Amino acid sequence: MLIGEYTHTVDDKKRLSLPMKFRKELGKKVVVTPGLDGCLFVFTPSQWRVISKKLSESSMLQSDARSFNRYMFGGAVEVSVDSIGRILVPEFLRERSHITDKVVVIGVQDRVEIWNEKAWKDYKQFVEREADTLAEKLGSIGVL
Amino acid sequence: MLIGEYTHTVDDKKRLSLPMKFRKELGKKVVVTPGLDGCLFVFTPSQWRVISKKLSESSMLQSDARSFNRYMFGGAVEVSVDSIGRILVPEFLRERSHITDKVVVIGVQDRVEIWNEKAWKDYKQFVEREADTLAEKLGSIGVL
DNA sequence: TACTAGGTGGGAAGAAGTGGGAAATTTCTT
DNA sequence: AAGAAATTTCCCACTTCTTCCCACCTAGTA
Repeated sequence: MLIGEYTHTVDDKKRLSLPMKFRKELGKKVVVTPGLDGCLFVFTPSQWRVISKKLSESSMLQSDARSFNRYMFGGAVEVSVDSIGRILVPEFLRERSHITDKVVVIGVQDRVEIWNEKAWKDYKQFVEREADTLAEKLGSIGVL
Repeated sequence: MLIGEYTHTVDDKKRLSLPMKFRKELGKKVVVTPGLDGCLFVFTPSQWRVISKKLSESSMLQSDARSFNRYMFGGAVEVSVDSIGRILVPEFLRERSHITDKVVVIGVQDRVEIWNEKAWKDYKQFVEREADTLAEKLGSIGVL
């Protein structure tokens, strides 16, 4: 299980260290995709296979399914982890998630998320303020 | 699986490099067809057989199926990949998809799409604005 | 204070994208 | 039908970006 929050930097060569604690679980290759709320997702190849299978069950002839598949498949990249645990995030994904130098890497159960540091702070603040309201919503649908 | 986004140029001789990561899967010959939403599709010969079979199963009695088939079959061309991974896109296909010099090549699962650079940027921006809707779709098919 | 572990940075070798030239094939004209 | 011209195809070369490896630095710990 991937948990925890780590602040790392992207160096001049656009390399990003994965937190030590995540490396064993992530393995030597990972798949980076556009995420939600402005972050990037990082999956292990096997998890990505599960997700892509679900995605592929939609028809090419439907316009919303097409755009959705383009978004996810076109935005996904398999990158290899170098000998000391770093990955190279392609430019088009960095742009999309506004990743510059300071990023926050978070473990969320079975995936890793990469956030722009400021975006993450704002988001976290927002969530903390709304925590009570969110808890009530979750409660009302039977989560907690 | 074909994934990722690559920006390439069409040179003066109208040659287009396929991204290195796609070459192995695409092989020595590919089929280029008019795509949807203003792009071109690139299939492997075997994938093209699957697609064309599906298309030909649609009823010839429906006028929209007929026109769509004319659109796809009439515009399809088999081209060979040269020794360093480039293809030659016929002029009538370049015109149709407004391909000039800067193009974006995207992997979408089992096909490759070729986009005019600007058209792709616009399209991507449009899709990204729909992120919330996309998130709900992800939930509804059980991805996240 | 010294040692270890993890994060950051840089240089060199290699690969990939782009461009150009020469040869071959086709087509048009005389 | 033959020659010339133009287009295509194959191959090679250059340049830029990537990738791999090694070194440093900082922080935490014994």
